[in-house]
Amino acid sequence: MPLLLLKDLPRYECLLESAKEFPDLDPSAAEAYLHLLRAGDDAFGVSERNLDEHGISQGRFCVLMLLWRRVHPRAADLPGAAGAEAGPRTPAELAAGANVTRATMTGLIDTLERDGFVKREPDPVDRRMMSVRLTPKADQFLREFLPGHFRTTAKLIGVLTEAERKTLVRLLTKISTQAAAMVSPSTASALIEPVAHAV
Amino acid sequence: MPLLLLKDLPRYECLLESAKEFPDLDPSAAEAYLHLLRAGDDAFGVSERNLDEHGISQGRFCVLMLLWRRVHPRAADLPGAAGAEAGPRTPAELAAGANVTRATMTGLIDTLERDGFVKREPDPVDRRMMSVRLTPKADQFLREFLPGHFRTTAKLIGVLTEAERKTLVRLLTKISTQAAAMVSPSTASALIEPVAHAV
DNA sequence: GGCATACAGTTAGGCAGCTAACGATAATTG
DNA sequence: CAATTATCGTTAGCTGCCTAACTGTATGCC
Repeated sequence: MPLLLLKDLPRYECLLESAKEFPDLDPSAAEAYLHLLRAGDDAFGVSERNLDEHGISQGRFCVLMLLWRRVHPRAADLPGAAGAEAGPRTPAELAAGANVTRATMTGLIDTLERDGFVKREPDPVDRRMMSVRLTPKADQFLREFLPGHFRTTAKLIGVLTEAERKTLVRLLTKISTQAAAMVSPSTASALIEPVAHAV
Repeated sequence: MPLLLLKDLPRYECLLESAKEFPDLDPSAAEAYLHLLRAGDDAFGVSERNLDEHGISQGRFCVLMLLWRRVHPRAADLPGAAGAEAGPRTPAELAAGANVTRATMTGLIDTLERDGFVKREPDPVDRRMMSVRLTPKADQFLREFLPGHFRTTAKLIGVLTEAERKTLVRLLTKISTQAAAMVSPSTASALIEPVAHAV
């Protein structure tokens, strides 16, 4: 459970009362926001518990899955480009895929290599780069681990009907899109931003 | 952004194809699960960005809010008990409220005290305990910070209608409840568990 | 009353994020 | 071709999370 948060969310009446003191507080928005953080944390915790039992962390698992894509490319991953590379290979590509810095990826690869899950190899062409590859041990681990992981996920989401899942995905996508717009408003105004810099 | 995760979620067709290899993979469940983690992370990131600009971390903010409840108790917090204490006071209570270990809380209070936001005082009755209290500086900080924080939340959730918010909270609550049941199934079977141990 | 147990807070050590800076190498550009 | 610029991986040092073990204090049980 990585993100610490209030164990018990404030009740709606409490939010209503706080709104009297803080006019900027939108009770229904705050309620939805807090429930989102809590549910995300809960879901994360369920999967992390699964991973812990197998002695692997969320971060390491993420790296393994990115490399797994390379070993087992799906046709859907390569819609048009025929000879395109299937997945990330270098620490920099892995860092981009996992949304962490290169420095963090160095540490993750360090421990994964120490535990025998990946191997570093120097790139023969560009001598700045390294190639990271899964070992057979990692391949075997994933084949044993993933089914249970998928069952856990299915059990967690199993409380929702198919229609509810679609609705949930739709609403969450709206929020993610809005979050992206709030963090970097340049996404929509990519044509204007450079001008602003030029001026 | 605390929980690292795939930057780009796999597409639905890709999940469908993977399901051929892994029968335990429920594509719609996996899709909903991944979107939940991503949206939770996105929402978390938006608020964390807000906090960072004010030089305070999510964990510290959580502690301040727990202590704030004590300074400004709401009537809704005290439904029946008249003279009951309003909020957490000791490091152990704060740790329970923030869902972290006591050791972690020690570190958080250390830095908060160093920065002048809280003060430790020994408990006059039970000499094992400490009392943690907000300083006027923290009170002023929160009064200045919270309105912006609430506006950010309202803007993020603003993409949803009131009806959508209600739906979202309902679905997320279902998932959180299921997660709790999966992590500690003893909640419902507290009478059976001890027997199992006795045998 | 004396001793085992339980509990509060801290400390020590590990992992996983981050930023900033570095050396080595490649690419660009005058 | 030479020099600047950019990129790759790594290192060092920070924060914040964890577990395990420790000290001091209260409590419970003969």
